Amino acid sequence: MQRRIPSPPSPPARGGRPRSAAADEAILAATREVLVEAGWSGLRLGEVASRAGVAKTTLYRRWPGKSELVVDAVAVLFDELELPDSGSLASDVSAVVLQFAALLERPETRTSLMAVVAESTRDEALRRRIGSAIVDRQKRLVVEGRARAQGRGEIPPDADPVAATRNTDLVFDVIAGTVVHRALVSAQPVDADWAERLALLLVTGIGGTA
Amino acid sequence: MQRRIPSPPSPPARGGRPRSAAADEAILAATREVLVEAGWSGLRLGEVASRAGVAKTTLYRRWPGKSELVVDAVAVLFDELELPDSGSLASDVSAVVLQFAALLERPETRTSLMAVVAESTRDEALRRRIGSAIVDRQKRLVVEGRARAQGRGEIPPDADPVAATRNTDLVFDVIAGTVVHRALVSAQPVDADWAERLALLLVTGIGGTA
Amino acid sequence: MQRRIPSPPSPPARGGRPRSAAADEAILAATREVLVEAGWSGLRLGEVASRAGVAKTTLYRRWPGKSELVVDAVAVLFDELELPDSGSLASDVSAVVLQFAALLERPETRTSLMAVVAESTRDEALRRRIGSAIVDRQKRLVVEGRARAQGRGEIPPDADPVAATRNTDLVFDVIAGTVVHRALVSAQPVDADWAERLALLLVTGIGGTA
Amino acid sequence: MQRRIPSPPSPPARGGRPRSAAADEAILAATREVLVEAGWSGLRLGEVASRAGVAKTTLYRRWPGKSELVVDAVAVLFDELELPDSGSLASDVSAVVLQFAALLERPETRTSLMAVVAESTRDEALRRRIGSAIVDRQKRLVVEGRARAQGRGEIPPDADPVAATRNTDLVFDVIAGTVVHRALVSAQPVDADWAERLALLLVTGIGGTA
DNA sequence: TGCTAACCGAGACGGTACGTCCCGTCTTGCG
DNA sequence: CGCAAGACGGGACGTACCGTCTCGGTTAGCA
Repeated sequence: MQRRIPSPPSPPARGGRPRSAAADEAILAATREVLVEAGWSGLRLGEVASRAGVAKTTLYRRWPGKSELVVDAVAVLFDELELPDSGSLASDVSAVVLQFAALLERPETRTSLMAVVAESTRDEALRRRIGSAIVDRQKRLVVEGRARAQGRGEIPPDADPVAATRNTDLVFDVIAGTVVHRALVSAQPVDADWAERLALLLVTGIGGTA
Repeated sequence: MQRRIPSPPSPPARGGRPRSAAADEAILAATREVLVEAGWSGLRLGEVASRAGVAKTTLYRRWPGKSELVVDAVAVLFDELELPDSGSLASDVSAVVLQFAALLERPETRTSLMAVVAESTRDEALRRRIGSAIVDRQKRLVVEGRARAQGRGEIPPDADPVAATRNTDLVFDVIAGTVVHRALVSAQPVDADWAERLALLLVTGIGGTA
Repeated sequence: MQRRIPSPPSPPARGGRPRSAAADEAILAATREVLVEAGWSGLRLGEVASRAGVAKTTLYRRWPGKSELVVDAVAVLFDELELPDSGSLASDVSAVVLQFAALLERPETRTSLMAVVAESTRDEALRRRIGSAIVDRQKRLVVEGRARAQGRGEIPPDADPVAATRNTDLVFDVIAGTVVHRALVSAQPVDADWAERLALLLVTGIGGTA
Repeated sequence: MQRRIPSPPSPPARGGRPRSAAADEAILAATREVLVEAGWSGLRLGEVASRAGVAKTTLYRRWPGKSELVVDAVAVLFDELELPDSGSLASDVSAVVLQFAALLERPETRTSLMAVVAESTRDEALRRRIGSAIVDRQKRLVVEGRARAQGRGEIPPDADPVAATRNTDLVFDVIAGTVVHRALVSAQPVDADWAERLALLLVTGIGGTA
């Protein structure tokens, strides 16, 4: 598990009173709190500021808007995902699927993840922020899982680094996309049974259940 | 390809002037138009109404809000998806993936699909509307593809109807979720090469690319 | 006391189904009813129509708008004013003042009389309607009172008809205007004591109270 | 002639940006301007705000509604009334009557005075605002006129302060009410001749013209 | 220790869109 | 053809937030 500070874009800060560091965390915590209570579309930056004991201007000095603030507020939650070495590729997949689903059950993420993705379709800077703060950081799970599976001989080693990246990205899209779709679009439960069936599908292919 | 009328929730309308049927379609068309130009967050219902040549009240009489309107406006686009019989399961998958990706490239869907899903996480009625107007309707593609593959002997027949539904739902979540994630979250192109690699993964499993 | 039907401007009614006469009175009664409950600014013509068991179109076919409807609805109440012969000019004035004040205490008149007068400042037709339906009809009280006082020798006979009209109009403006101002602007009670003091002032002049 | 600032109900304003004082006057001036052009029922607060170069919210932050705004906008005009010492009670009355009538000829007052009075019949707070901002302030004219007449010996001195107030109020209701009724209800001109006849009536009583 | 620049809270500001309300008109089918 | 019913185009409402701006006051770091 990694540690990271979202670090809003602060200027070099040459003279004068420095920005309060405590305010940052108070704002992010207040953001998560309001997200839980009111959801994405009910998130008011004035309310966040007042809960954080901070003026609206202070908030706007550090984040350009709602989307960026929420990305930073939520990103840290994703760093809690871990890949246990459970002995087989299928059970590793199953385990990480269940963890990810649990994260998507939390109201902060459930209500805001798709919202910021939606915003990002018209905002390239936001898309990059999501990529670096959330998506790319979690590819480590796939990289690690593939390495272990290769070590066990469950899957062949990579032909070359390019193919390795391509395969990692593909598997990441499949796992993350499928879980999100199940949880948020189909709105069906992600339980151990479903996780195992997904893992089996990924390991053996559609026809492999025979 | 199916035909359907989204049919906003109209009361039985016993007496009085009947609702204009033309207004419905004009409103939905204007909605798509504004979505293309301004995106989800730039969609103003007043603007939609005025483009449709309709009063704002007429719009609100038929749809409770932005989300529901957009679901109905966009749903019809999904009915254009078709499953060509291309001779093999892998190429059927690849073909439908490319079609779905092309749909997600359209600005109307690209910008609004995730937005309504995000809203639906706090609005059960909206979630059901998305389910019935968009999601469930497209499962036909998976049902048909599986039937063909079974006919060809590529995959075993279903043990029982319950298992058939479960498998259909799983495969649908995998394909739709993966394409959405690739296109909107990872923001990488869905080209023929990627589509084939995804299809191969699904048919043969993670280890099968060796 | 007179009897009158306000008679909205009905066309000659040549062919077809004739207008329901009962509807007229139902509409006026409903208007008074809603005025009592909601006041002038809370008076909705749709509400009036529905209380009268009538369609909005029926109402608009008979009255051009809210102001005209209210004038007709309220005018009839003024016809209940009477001038008792109480033996002296001062007590006649006092009696009619109290009657008029009682009328202004009724919510229908209290809330709507000044409102239609206000509207009439920019609507000449409305002003004439108020004049003929309400104001001019009540000048009879002053005419009668003056005649009696002249009969008693309390005031001199009129020099000529022009002067008679001028004096009648002046006295009418003084009495009606003063009572309205006391009741609605100063918002002080019009009781017997005040009525007598006003009557005394009018009969003997400002200095006469000594 | 007095000076006064209508002073909308502003909170003590301890911290934060202070309210713009210039905005107040701009809003009141714009209100009078729109009243002249469109009248009471054509007065749109959005239009007032935009003419004042102010956001609608700024206006609503300071006045609760149309009626209160108009009272404050119009009140200042009444402060221009003056009581010239013309040598006799009758001519003093006549002079103030003509001034008051001239004020009622102005479109801003003509169209709005009765309207706010009508509103005030169902709004006690509004009634008090009218009382303190307009009515009570002008009683000074009667107080002054009575004092002069007493100085000249035209009317007897007051027996006691209570009687003085009662007489002042009565005379005020008579003069103001009569002029308003003549100008707005009867809709007849208030010229020098009529003013003198009214003054004579008040000084000598109904029978006194003999 | 005292200056000073950037910070801070509070909250008013111009602005935009909202969703509602009611207007007065029109379009139905029934009697 | 009048009528009840009710949808229609239209326009103003008063509210909610936005993101910016002005205040007076605080606080660190340099002199």
